[in-house]
Amino acid sequence: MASPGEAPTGSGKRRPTISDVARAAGVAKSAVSYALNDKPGVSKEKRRHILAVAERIGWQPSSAARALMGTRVGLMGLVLNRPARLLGLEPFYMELISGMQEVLGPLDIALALQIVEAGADELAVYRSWAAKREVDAVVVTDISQRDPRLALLRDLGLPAVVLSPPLAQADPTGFGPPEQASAMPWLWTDDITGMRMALRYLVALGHRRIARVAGISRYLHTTARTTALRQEAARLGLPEPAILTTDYSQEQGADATRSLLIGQPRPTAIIYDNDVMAATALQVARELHLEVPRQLSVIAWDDSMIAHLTAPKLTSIKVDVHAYGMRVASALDGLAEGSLVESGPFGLAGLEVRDSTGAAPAAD
Amino acid sequence: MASPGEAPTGSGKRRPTISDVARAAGVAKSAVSYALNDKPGVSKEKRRHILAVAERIGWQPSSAARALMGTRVGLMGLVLNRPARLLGLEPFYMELISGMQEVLGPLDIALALQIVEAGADELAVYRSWAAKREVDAVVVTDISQRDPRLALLRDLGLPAVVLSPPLAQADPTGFGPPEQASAMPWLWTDDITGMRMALRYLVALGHRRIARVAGISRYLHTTARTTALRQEAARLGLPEPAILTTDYSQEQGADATRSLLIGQPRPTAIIYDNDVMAATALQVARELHLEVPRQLSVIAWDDSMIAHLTAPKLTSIKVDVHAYGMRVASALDGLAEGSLVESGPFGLAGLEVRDSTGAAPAAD
DNA sequence: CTGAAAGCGCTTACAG
DNA sequence: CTGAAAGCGCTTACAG
Repeated sequence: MASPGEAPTGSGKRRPTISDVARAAGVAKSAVSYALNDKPGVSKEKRRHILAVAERIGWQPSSAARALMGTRVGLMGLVLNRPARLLGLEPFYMELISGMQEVLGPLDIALALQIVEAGADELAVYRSWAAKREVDAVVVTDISQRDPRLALLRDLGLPAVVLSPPLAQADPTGFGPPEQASAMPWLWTDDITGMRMALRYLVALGHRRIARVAGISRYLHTTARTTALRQEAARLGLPEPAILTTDYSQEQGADATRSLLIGQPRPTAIIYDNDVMAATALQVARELHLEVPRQLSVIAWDDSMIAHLTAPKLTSIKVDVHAYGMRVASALDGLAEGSLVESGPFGLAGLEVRDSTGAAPAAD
Repeated sequence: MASPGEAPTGSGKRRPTISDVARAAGVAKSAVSYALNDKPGVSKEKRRHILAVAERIGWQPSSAARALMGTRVGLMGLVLNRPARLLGLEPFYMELISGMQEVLGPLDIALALQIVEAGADELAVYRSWAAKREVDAVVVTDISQRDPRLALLRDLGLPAVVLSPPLAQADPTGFGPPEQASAMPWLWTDDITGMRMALRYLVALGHRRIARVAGISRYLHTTARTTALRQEAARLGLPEPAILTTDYSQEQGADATRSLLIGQPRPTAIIYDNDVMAATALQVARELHLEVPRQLSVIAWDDSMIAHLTAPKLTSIKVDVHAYGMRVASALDGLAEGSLVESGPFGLAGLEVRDSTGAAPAAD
């Protein structure tokens, strides 16, 4: 047993290279390379033999050498630009990442994760990654109008999966989702269906004054949800819904809830953009002596485990984030392979009904 | 504006190499390399000139070429081996990662994150990373007795930061924390203090029958907390505390709570190993018509935002995970630099008192 | 202090 | 199908 204070030595054994494989197999280096990469130029038996020898002597590809040749690196990039304290509680990203890993892991691809404090830092990370060929592709989230990252990534030639709804209106981003497969496909969850289901459910329960506490307003997915709410409310003949925007935090969620609940006329139901703010809303309601769901119905979004931890448990719009992550990973892999990938919505949102929603109060 | 269906081309411009810098600066390639790496062999003015030229023509190091030379790669590895659905809610890892990034980001070091389903997969990842020189160092969490990962990492010569208390007893792991700085330092949060504070606080409130719902029993940090509880309970003259172990999930947390609360004698206070299970305990108490804190006091661990979302809000043992992450990152950077790093405890645990704890019920 | 040269491990035309 | 050779971008002895 090595004495604990001793630095690991790397065992001293040199790792085998393709030259070693070639020597052991009695063939040329190039034959080994062809065999290992499944390229023409070697006979079936020779290929099998080479593979067996490589396996036997424990050859592993040098990702450094491969990267130098401009081939795939085996790393996908993800930059997160939300404050750490918000990320800590938003289960969304961890679930997205774990879904991605379910696909990337078996492919022996790791995720390079960077958390930054400012938009400029994020651009710098992309520049550096592109210049150093450090990742094969990246995934970009929280897209806003004319998002500068999209232009940069295009200019850098860094393949990217854009996680955002396309914004049905006349594509104000200028980089809107391509109709055909591209090296910068857009993928998004079906927020419109989620919003519609929530609204129709509330209306079926007799609610008419319905408000929304939204996330960061400049994100396209926030806009998409807002538009869906307005359109569906109009279609159902409801009064224009009050919509307040926040930064997704507990604090701003509580403030928005308070200002809605002390306003006139008071809404009988509020739809939130995440579970955290909806959970906080329950506390604000208690503080104002409003019973949930008797006097106020609350609908959350994401359906993370938080929705189960509150009292009452939260009715929540549900998205299968894990499966979404798997889809994103496949797209990344396709891009890294040099393929073009189709844009499109992902999955179906559902409504998970629990105890925070009920019939509208009689005295409307 | 490029047509959206068009693949990015990489702009066609070749990125500048040190040869380009050498030509532009009118010096030899080696001079450029020395200047860029702060090594002797160039005069002060020449060094400055070279740096300026490199900057001007936009030179960026090729991490691939550097990795090929055996120098630092600029990637640290983190493998997570807990089920995805648990990771999604445990804010611990996201906060740890964000703390690490606060240090690694400015150093231009990314985190390679892998989520695996089985211990064998985790070992395979380390083998592959070591063989391919893909990361500079790794961080290992959730250490158990005679953890096979520690032996493997040592054999692979992969520098590692071990996140675990050392287990005061005669080091049954065989790889226990070295007394001096090493290439495999142990870092741990001060769980003993946290446990002691919680227990003393409960005793001050008049509690004597105190139970604990622990996490996974084979982890050393679980053992450390259990030992701290037993010792402190004995010191305070309390009856032997009941201790149930779980997998940290809501389900098992609820089951353990139920079995404690329907047992005889019923504990008047329970200490949980994370916030999630403590939050679930509130629901179980409600289900059994027990009022918190009047009839049952609940203490959580981690003090994540979940502790604020419940009703009543949770009293929680607090650890500054973000700062812990920063410390871990510094250790990783030191190891990657080839330095040996000191083992030791990190920070001070505290007790964040909220509404889930109160005086012990009179009818004891 | 400088400059020419070899080499890290791999891939890929190229001539046989 | 095979084998010798050049080259990816960098680092590092080595002789001047």
